Amino acid sequence: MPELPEVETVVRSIAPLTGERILNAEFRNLRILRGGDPDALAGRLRDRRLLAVQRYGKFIVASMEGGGYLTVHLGMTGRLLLGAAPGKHTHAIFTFPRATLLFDDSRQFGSIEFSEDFPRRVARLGPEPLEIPFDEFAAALQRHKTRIKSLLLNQTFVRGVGNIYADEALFRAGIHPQALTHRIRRDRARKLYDAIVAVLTEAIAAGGSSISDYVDAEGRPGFFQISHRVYQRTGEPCTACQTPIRRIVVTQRSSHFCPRCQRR
DNA sequence: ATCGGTACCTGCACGC
DNA sequence: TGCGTGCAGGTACCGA
Repeated sequence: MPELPEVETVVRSIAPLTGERILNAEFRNLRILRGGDPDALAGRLRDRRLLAVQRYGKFIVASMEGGGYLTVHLGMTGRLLLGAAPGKHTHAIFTFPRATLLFDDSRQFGSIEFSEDFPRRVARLGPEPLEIPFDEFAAALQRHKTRIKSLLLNQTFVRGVGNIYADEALFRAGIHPQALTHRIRRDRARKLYDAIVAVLTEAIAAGGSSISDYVDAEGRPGFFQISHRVYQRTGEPCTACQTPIRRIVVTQRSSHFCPRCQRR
């Protein structure tokens, strides 16, 4: 489900929990809980306040009173829900004085992890796409030798871009998903950089994309899917030239593009 | 050191 | 109604 704009929207919707104390934590599914005994972790979290909740790419990191970090990743279908009733796919329940926060995830690709130090896998991520300077972005394109779609999905390149926003940005920049990164010229790299910034900014403003079931912590869907020009629009006419949108597989992921606007 | 491919898991839409 | 297939916002890990 969630790429940078969706995770950003979720983080904003749980902002009221900042400074609040965890009265109880319950873990029902050990698959999503990384490295740690559920009861020990519940004990470690109990009566501690959330000092800050921040997004790093697609990761949500809460720094805890008394030290340590609670890291949440939503995977494909994960949700954080305030004031919802627990269900079949509820894997964790955090009780606060005035709210209950659930972690639901039908596919169980998401995760919750507690670490005393800042989480390693978050520290390893590349820069935020809305913060990286253009020169650094362009240099990284030259340094790698792979397909652009694959690099955009690589979280050590920039963090937070996923399949939807990679396809949408490539369309706006007029770049074929299989284009080799080191052969992209500077003017094209500039278009791509601008397209990534624009598409992410617009998507955040729209509350993200709700493809099948994404909602924020208050249960509100996003509406950026209305603005998708290629993602899951296979066969529909290109908004620029009417050519039918095509779907191909690049690095095991679907890629949607206009064969006329995005030549190799 | 970088890469591409595969595994992880459930649910849904589709054709038969 | 059921069954098989393919597809779905993700990352981690493996071997080349």
